[in-house]
Amino acid sequence: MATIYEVSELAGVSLATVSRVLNNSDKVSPATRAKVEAAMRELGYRPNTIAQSLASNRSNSVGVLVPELDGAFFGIMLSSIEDELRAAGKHVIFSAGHSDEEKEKASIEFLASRQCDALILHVFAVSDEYLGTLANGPVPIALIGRNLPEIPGRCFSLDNEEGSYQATRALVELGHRKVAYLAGPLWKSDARARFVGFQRALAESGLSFDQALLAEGNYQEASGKQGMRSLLRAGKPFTGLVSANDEMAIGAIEEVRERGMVIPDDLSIIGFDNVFFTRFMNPALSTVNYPIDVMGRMAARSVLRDVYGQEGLEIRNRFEPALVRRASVARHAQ
Amino acid sequence: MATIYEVSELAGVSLATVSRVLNNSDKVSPATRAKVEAAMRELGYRPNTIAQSLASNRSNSVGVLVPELDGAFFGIMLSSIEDELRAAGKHVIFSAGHSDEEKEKASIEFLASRQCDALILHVFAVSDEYLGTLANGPVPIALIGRNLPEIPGRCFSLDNEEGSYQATRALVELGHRKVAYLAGPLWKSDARARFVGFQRALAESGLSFDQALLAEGNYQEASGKQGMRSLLRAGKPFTGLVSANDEMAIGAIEEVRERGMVIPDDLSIIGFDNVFFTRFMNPALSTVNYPIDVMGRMAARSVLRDVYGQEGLEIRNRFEPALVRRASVARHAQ
DNA sequence: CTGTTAGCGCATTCAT
DNA sequence: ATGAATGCGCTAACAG
Repeated sequence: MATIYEVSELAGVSLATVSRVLNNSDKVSPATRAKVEAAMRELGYRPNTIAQSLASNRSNSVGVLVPELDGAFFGIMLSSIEDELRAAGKHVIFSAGHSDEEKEKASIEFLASRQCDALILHVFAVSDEYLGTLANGPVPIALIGRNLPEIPGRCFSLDNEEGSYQATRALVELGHRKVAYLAGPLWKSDARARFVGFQRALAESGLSFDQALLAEGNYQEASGKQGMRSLLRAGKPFTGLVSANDEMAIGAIEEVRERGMVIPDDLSIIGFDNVFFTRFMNPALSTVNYPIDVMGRMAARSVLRDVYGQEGLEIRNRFEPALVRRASVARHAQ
Repeated sequence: MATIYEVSELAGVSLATVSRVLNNSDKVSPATRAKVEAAMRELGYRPNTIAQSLASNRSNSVGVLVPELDGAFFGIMLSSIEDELRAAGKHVIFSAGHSDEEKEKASIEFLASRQCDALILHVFAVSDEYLGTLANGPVPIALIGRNLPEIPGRCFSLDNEEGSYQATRALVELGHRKVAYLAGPLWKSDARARFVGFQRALAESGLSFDQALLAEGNYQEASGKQGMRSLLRAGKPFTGLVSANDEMAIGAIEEVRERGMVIPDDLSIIGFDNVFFTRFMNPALSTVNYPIDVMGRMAARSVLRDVYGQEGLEIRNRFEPALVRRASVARHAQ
């Protein structure tokens, strides 16, 4: 690989001048600029980004940590982040945290040691305190799906409570009086918020919350199936189910089907997240839209703005969920 | 951030010795090693990977290029690659090629300029010639879903022809005599191979291929729907459909349903790839399993072996598809 | 086993 | 507007 040295030699200018046209900064006379560019072309010169980083103390790469690299939900986010950052010439390094505190921390260490200029994190297991000290450290962070008072401008979140509130209200308005809830892992803040929204909707509708109509899962399909089984076993009848996410709703549907029940005739179901395959289900799953793609994009923009000094970026921090009505819900004849 | 220099000073040893314990290479006396490690701990020392890369001419990062970062299929692959490489302390930089020649090339340039030690590519649009010269260049590449004679040891592929052969045979053995085919974009080698497998199965079963029972799509859902529409419009009756991938099968199913037809009673359908949500469909989609996760893992291992000198890795290059029978197919009463 | 000496390729003061 | 000099933090011979 040709170096800046060879370019400067071929162009008959100094090393510094080549560096200048490279960063097209300062004032370089059009003539010398042309000479240099010709030399670069002739040598097929590509700047060594590692050396650039060492010298400038900037890696031009941002680390992204998600719970899972596969899965329908985060892929969307990764995609929009990469898209936005790549357009700005920044590199993206991904890592998975697997919703485990130690792994999340290890991944963060991993990314930080990679001299990332910033980190975009979608984490659950790690504590607010940890994030707080991290935010006060040398490498700026942005948070998706979580709020940290220290960095309000770089937190991007959805009103989870409002989402399940809407979902629950929709069911109630369709005549459902007995509505069960399949909760996410309640140690996660978003799962708690979603559960609160469900309870609030019930209360506002004059319905009382029945502990027997609650099951807690871990956001995964299997736990949804199991949750539905325990709900059914409890023996308390219900005609509607709100699930804290789509995956668990799918598990619930499996269980329901195996018992010969029909959706939505025997049970109306609403999920949460609007992952893309909910459309493919039969019947299509009603759900609450979670604009994870634009949230990822916004997080990317916030680092473009705060870390790379880019200006004029349109950025929003708070997002509203929106109910997506599909065939998995039906009116309940009282 | 503390540097190696401060560590050496605090530990009372030379800079080189610190470097040695860092790379735990060579022979360092346990005593000095302990001193150095204590100093590192005390200073909270983290090696600067950028500087390491510059000095060693090795970035410890490998670039991965996939058609899409979202989507069910590639997420699995990204996940297993990251998993394998991360365990070896290597970083992964992802980029998306969007099945477009210019974008694929741009992404490759992008990754290469990032001083990746190796590239793992899942590309379609780029020509064999291009890949050939790339393979002869300075940065080693591994290929998934494609074969390049220059680097047989770093190509990982599935016998696509065999996959659709099996799918088609399965339908024929269930009594279907009129089987339609929803092809992928035939400029892609895998789409061609799958189509060939279909034709071979037909021929071996003594059935003739009918051009009116063929539609070509682009692997996306919408094109499957449209393909099915044109197939239906053609007016030639058929009782079975083999789709070149699952997404298009889903589109086809939508179209079929809108016309009031029932699966599998009126039409048996088999997809290809076994993306995870095929299980969630109703009826669950029969398909051909594509072990993209282990293929990704193998590609990662090949670079671990060839680029980083790791030994004793179990690596396989060729993979066999396997039919996954589910509810979307039924016997055809002759 | 440990220390010395050079760079890796580039950005960035300072001069001019 | 351009050039010379210095160092980013570390690895890698080469000595000793």
